[in-house]
Amino acid sequence: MEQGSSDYDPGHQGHVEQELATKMLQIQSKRFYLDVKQNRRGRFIKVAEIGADGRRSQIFLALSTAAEFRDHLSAFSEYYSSLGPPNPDNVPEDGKLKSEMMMKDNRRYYLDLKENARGRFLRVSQTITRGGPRSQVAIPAQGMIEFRDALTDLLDEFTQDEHAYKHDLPEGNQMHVDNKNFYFDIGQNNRGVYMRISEVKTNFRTAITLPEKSWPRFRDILADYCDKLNKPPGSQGPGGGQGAVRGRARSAPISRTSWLATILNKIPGQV
DNA sequence: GCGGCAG
Repeated sequence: MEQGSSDYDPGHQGHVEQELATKMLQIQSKRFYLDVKQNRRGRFIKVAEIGADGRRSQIFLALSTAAEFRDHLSAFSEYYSSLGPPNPDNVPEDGKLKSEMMMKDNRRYYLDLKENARGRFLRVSQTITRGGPRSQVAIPAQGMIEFRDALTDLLDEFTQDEHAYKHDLPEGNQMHVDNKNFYFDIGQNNRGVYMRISEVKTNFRTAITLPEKSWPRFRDILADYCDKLNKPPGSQGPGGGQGAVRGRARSAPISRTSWLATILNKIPGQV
């Protein structure tokens, strides 16, 4: 909503970046936007600061880093509230009252509680290489708790289901038929749970992806065909269909291709 | 009604 269309990639594959949640905080003269976003590489949090003059700066945090940051915020605000009033006679070195550092992959985050003529604030800066480009935001110290609470809300919402799934997903499966293997793999993405069925031969591989909600219909269609092939037309009871070969010969018009086409046409959409 | 140099 702030910078709108740069997140949108109309010519290509639609949304490159999705916004999953957002919170806005007004802290003194500044506004902060905490956004949970997602792109093809995963989820992350964007913290954007908008100054009173409209200047904006932003940093990005992996969810794990955001959780670490949240914990540091508690410690920083605790320390801050234990502080006496600023003493002009006793200025700390470089104005740094307390510092922490976080690392994630090749990113470094420096957290400094600092103080200047305007007051105390937490500076959060992000760099990749030492001395290289950096981006940073500065949170007025009085707002650290509010900031931490907003971050906690977002993390509670988006880290718990990260852990919740995976364990619930069923195991994959496989079977061997004649000279081919079939693999049943269960996966999950932002659009839900799916099953990928791969047919694998020595120099051939193909697969279809079935959204979870379509499984019952696939099952019913397959079950239907199993019944049809095992029951010669005219015999009603379950006892009549012992010979699959005879059954197939008699119930004529199910060719292999129409069988496949029937199933494929029922796939509502790709996951 | 701000406004924040540096590992």
